[in-house]
Amino acid sequence: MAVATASRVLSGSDHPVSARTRAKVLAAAAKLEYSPSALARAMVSPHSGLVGVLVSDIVNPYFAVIARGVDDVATRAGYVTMLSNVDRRTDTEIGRLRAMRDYRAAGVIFAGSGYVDDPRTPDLVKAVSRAREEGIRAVSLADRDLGCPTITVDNRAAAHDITDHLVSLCHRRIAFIEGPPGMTVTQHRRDGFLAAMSTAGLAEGAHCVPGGFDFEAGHAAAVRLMARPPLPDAVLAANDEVAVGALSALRQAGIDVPGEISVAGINDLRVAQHVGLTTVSLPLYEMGSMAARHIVESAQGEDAGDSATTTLSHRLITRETTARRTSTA
Amino acid sequence: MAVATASRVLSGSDHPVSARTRAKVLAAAAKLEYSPSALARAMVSPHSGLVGVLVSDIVNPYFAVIARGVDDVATRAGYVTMLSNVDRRTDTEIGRLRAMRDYRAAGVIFAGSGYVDDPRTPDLVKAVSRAREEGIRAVSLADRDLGCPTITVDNRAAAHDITDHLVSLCHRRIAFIEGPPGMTVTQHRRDGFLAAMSTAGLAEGAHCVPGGFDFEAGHAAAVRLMARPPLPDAVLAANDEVAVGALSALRQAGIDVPGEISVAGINDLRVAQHVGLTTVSLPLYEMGSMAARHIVESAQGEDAGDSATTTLSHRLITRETTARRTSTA
DNA sequence: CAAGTTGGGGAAAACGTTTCCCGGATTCTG
DNA sequence: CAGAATCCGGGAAACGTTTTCCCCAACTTG
Repeated sequence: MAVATASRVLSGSDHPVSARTRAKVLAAAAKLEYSPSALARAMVSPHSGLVGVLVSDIVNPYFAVIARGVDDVATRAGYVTMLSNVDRRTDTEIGRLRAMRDYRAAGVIFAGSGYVDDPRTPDLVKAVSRAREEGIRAVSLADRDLGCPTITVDNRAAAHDITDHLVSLCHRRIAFIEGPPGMTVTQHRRDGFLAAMSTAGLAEGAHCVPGGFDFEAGHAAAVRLMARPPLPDAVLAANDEVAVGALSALRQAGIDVPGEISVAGINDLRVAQHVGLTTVSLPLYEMGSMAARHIVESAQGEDAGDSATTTLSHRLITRETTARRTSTA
Repeated sequence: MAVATASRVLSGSDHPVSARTRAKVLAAAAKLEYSPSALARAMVSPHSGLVGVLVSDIVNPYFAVIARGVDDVATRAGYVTMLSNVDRRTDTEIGRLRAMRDYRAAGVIFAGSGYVDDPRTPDLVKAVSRAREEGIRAVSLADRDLGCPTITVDNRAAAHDITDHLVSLCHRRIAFIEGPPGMTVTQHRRDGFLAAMSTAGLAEGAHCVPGGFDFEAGHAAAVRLMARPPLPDAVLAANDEVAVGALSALRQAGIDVPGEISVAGINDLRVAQHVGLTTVSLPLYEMGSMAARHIVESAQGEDAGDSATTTLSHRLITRETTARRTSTA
């Protein structure tokens, strides 16, 4: 028996093999508990069967959900997921992309957003472009043009929609706790908030305060807000964690939410359900799974659409932290 | 120039190469933007430079923190992390282990706990043993003997300690919301609770109720508890999420925590800090990073201790959801 | 019965490294 | 100055697959 024969039956080639030989090979493979080396296989294949995902921090549930979406479809398709935390550093991103490129990943997914005017972004774009020339697929999952297919949501519209909701609840003076300074997603969400307020003729009532993306930022921002009366009618936070932080600070101070002030977030992570937070639901899992699906399908030759941008829809989720304004401030 | 020469200067061999030649190689490599194939390198190395981590669900922050610990040291050591979600299914675990074995991972880390009397565990143990024979290191991070080095905490002691704390606060009737039925960690934490209650002479006051590991389970358990008065003096939950769920149900029902009832959890995840939950802090990040360190060091030949079990210490964290009992029930 | 056809299987190349072995050139040593 | 030691660089094997090319045997058909 030659190795070629074994390979033919084990890897399901179209080259005909007699039933007898096939059985012999199968028996031998079973006895030896043989499992082909994915490495050697990768050497002769266009890719290694690895799918990479670059997240800012896997501990952040936002990214964990995306990663879960990626891994689920990757695994189902027979791939293995590679994960790297890049802490929002473009340099690190470039480095990890390179590492995954060295493994001839079928594709790499960029889950994180970037900074506006980041001087290193051009280098990343160049790195992505070179990786793609080598046959490594890339997908961006954020408001960031990496010169590759992008699957994202309209963060402006999301912020706009939830602001509209707050406005429809008769809130006139609304504070927006921003995300981390300089991030594209921060800008987009702020833009959406501001645009909605403007359109509602409430530009005067719009008040942006610096924040971040974590609980502490929301807590601190709310504390600062309370230190400088009058309190706004509502607080929109850049994301759910910030909203929960703000909520916590407000309630700690004895302020009734939503009685005296409404609070809303963006993302609809688990924590939002738990505290009954009004928010806008983003299809994070779908973004991850779609990105992975794009990669495995395109790796299978079924060339999916190229550098197109797919915008997934968001959905307003009203819960208990927002209510119609009743006070006559 | 021969490939061998290039390899020598690029991979830092001890074989001498003249400065002139070295410079030429370096220049050529720079011009070509050459980066060695990790795959080809893996073919001739004892391992591929990949480190695998098997988690139940990366969306669960418990595992996300572990994964983060793994990835941080793996990346620093020049490795790349592979991630797989196994949803607590031993079969899936076996399958993913096999996939990672096919990639000749330097090691695989089992982050999840198992079920008692799981009929498939012996198969997993066998699979681990075979993987180790092939030079693939394995580390277990839970109360589960996989025939490999184990880095874990003493869940019994953790539950015991926090129960002691509750008892020291004069709570006599304490309900314990259990983890998912059948899991080893569920059993251990329950054992610790029961033992502490017994030792305190409070066996009568110990009341175990079925639960799970998520917010909903805690919420539901608390609702059931309230439906069947009298309310216990305190509730200890199998983990933080359950505790937060219970907390939420209790407060929703207008019950004052910690005034009327104390609530405590286990794990000390971010959510525990946010709601001010008394809990016991588990060194999750350290478990992940230690496991990864064990793997990379042992892969470098510095043979770390073998199948020894390392037990990391936990720490009681008292916050605002527990207080001394004042009511005269 | 001869020639063509087809089914089945083997040999070898290719993927890109690292490392072992060897030979030529240079330098040191006696 | 001869021999030996040293220094450098090249050739080739090995890692484990898949795939292409080729060949042989058996069967079919005229």
